[in-house]
Amino acid sequence: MTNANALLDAIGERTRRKIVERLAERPAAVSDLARDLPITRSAVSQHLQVLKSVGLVTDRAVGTRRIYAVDPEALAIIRAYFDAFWTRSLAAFADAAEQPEDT
Amino acid sequence: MTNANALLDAIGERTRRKIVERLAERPAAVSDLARDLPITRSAVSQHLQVLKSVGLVTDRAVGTRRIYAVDPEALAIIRAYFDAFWTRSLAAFADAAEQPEDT
DNA sequence: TCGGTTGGTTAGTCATAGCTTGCGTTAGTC
DNA sequence: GACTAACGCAAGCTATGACTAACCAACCGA
Repeated sequence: MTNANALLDAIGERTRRKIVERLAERPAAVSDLARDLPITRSAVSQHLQVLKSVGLVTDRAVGTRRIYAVDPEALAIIRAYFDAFWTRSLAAFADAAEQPEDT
Repeated sequence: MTNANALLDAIGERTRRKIVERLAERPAAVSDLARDLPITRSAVSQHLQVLKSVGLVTDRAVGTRRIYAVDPEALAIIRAYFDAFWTRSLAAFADAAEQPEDT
């Protein structure tokens, strides 16, 4: 869906974040990922389904294997989100510094 | 702790994200936040504790109220994290485009 | 054709954490 | 000194979701 909220929900989970980080280095198959993680292939597969459903990763079949890769565009959306977020917080910080108190 | 992983764990939660977004506009007290959210003051307070423990928000006492504000530095860390993340994924994407297959 | 590999699916378990309720505390106000 | 408003804390409930185990399907090589 490439919606920032859904993307953040998905990548907010620690294990999923590790998976995406690993895929950002280079694309990999399910069993490759499971080898480095303390969870079963099934769990990895389920995480990948979540990541795929929000558009964070893409997959392509290569024989019996399935190669998963990060979609840079999805990361760009998250990047833009925090960019704007950070800018706003800076402005609010500056405002708060001027007006010692209000309300 | 201003550690990217802890920050992302904290901001990965939907309600907490809303709270931080609201605080990024301008600092607010617990009851102010609770007014706009479908949860109790207590729940908001608990979320703020989590956010505070990872350094995403700061608080200062003003009489009986407690004014919470976003720490722009924490958002900067997250921003930098996804910035690097995105860059890496772009590189991986370019690599994958060159080498059609490997392993 | 058959065994081995890979991976998606489903059912079911279990722990985590988000939330509410109730109480105690502190700081302003009359 | 009482009264109230604003929070934090602790206990307990509950639902969500992360995970495993078992099964099935597809593809490949001998």
